[in-house]
Amino acid sequence: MVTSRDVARAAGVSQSTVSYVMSGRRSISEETRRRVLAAIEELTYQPNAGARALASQRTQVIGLVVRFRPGADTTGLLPFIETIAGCARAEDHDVLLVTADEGSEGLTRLAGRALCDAIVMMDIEAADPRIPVAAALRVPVILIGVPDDNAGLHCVDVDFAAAGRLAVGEAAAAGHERIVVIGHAPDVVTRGINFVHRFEEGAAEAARSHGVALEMVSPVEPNRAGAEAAVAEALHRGGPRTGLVVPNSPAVQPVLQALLDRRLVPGRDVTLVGLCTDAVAEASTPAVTNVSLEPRDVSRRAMQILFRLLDRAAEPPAELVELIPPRLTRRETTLPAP
Amino acid sequence: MVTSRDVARAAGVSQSTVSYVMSGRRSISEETRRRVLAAIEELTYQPNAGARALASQRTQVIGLVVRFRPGADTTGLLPFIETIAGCARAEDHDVLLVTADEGSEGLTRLAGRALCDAIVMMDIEAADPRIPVAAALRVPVILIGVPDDNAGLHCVDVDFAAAGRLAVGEAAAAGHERIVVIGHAPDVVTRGINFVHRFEEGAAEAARSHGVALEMVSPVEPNRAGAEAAVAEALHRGGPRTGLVVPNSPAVQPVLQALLDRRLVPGRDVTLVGLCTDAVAEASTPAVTNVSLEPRDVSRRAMQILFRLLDRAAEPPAELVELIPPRLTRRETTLPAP
DNA sequence: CTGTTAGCGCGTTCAG
DNA sequence: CTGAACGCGCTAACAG
Repeated sequence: MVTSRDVARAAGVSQSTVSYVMSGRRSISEETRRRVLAAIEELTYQPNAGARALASQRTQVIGLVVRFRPGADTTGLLPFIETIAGCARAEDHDVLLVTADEGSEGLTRLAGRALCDAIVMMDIEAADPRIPVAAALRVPVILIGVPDDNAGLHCVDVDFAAAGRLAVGEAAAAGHERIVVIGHAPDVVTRGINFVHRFEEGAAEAARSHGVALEMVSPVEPNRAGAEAAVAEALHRGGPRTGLVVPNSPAVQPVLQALLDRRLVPGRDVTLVGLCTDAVAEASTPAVTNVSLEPRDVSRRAMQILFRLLDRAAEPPAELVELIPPRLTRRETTLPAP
Repeated sequence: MVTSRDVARAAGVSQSTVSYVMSGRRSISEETRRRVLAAIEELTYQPNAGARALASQRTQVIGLVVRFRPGADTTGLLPFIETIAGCARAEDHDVLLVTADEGSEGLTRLAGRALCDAIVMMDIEAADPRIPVAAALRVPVILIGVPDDNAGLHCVDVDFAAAGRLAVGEAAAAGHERIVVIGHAPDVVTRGINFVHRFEEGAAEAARSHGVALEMVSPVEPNRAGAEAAVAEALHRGGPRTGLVVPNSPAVQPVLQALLDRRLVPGRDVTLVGLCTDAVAEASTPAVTNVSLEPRDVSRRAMQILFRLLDRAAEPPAELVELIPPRLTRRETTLPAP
């Protein structure tokens, strides 16, 4: 292992000078600076992370707590992880992965052992028992998702109420006087994720202001059978001129299929608005009008806030809860306006 | 922050005794041992990771290098990550995530900065430029995937040749005298992933030994249009009594749909064998006869080997390349034997 | 502008 | 069986 002392020797300076050249925390003459950098290059020196962490009290590591839901909608997880890792690297930080099945213990370990400088937590439940633990840690924490009580922690999430308003507004504008929301998956509902309720509130508000009837079929298993049953129920209740809103991303495709099976072509006979990523919306035939969740925007904003919290100079954002506005994209499953 | 000195003071022993109680590297009287453990509990002491790494030259961290393929078959990635994280925690290690777009630089950083004790690399290409770099690192590396030249590194992967033999064998046993492989995705082919070739060799071998004709439609985009085109091509060439083998996991569902669109029911009119996880195979209607990739088994084995390499006492496995046998599960898309 | 020095918290050798 | 003392490699305060 090559140390900063080796570099110092090679450059004919003291070890601390090497340190200062790397950190730039004090001015160095151009001449010595070049010699040190040359020696670093020559010896391919890299600072020892443990020693640096011990001396500086900073690990340059972000802890990321993720839930690998068993068999469920894990597809949506990767864009988050990817974006978080990218943002971390952009600030010369690394990402330490902790699975949520460790529970609060994972959090106390991350902070207690000084494994990381800050923590990102995903999959926040309404009454998440980890929240009070997270709030008591000596490192900043940011939540992706909004619990009932954020205990003073910063949160970022999609504005699901706005998503509900957008989706129902789109169906109403297409002339539907009756709109059915084909609801979330059973595990999401039972786990008590807040966005279910927030979406429904937004949907209800839009229905009121547009003067249309709103019904709900929930929960819905995101598979063929579940979608088939839900569509049957929705059409039974509302008749063929019903507009459908599907806030359950993996159910979008099966619902589409169930409609086609009944010779109902979305965009010709019925309006279908999905709550899903643009990629999912574009992948199906016909392409689904969707309200996008923008996981990358959410993650990016979360990391921005996190690094702001890590920067002792910068002021942290005043608002604890930030809701990212979703975006509606009209594709082929919206009925032409009447 | 509470240190081991604080614990020592509270327990009325020296700091080194605390260290020995924790590591168990020398015998401690039951009495002092209890006092120390009580103090640890009392103060909720946790060892500082940086200090420990510095003193012990071990970080208790596994570096994991993953590729987030843009938009492609990322679903399959999570079981790997999940299993690797789980295995690491079972040995009191954590996982540091590095994205493959950092290339070789990510590897040298992991090792050079002493960020981890060992590295797992996924998505290995046939002529992966990172292999020689990885082989020169001062930490053990295990590859999930097999490159053309492993440069002395341990590799674990599914036995894709066996998978090819199983899949074609199944279709042949169902009475098909003509079998078409609906091939891999374009990006997989162009990226030069070894398993494409290995699968095809196994398929060819089984075709020979069963005396059936084998053809290939490749590459195939894993979406509706790609599957439709591929099925058209396959049936055009081979006629309706063609058996289909789909080694491209995300294409299985679209191919199934394309067949149904033509009123060809797999299991009644034609045999369809997919190369995909059991979850994917069971999710579709009808459930697809599949050769399972068992990502969890592969990951688990990789971690076993990695910890063996980290254990200076243990002998590393003699075989550098380990191929995990896949498993065929007959479901509803196999024609009854003639 | 640079060198010297004192820790950071823990693992481990050496005395006892 | 236990304690004192040293050093891991680096940062940062202090001294010139």
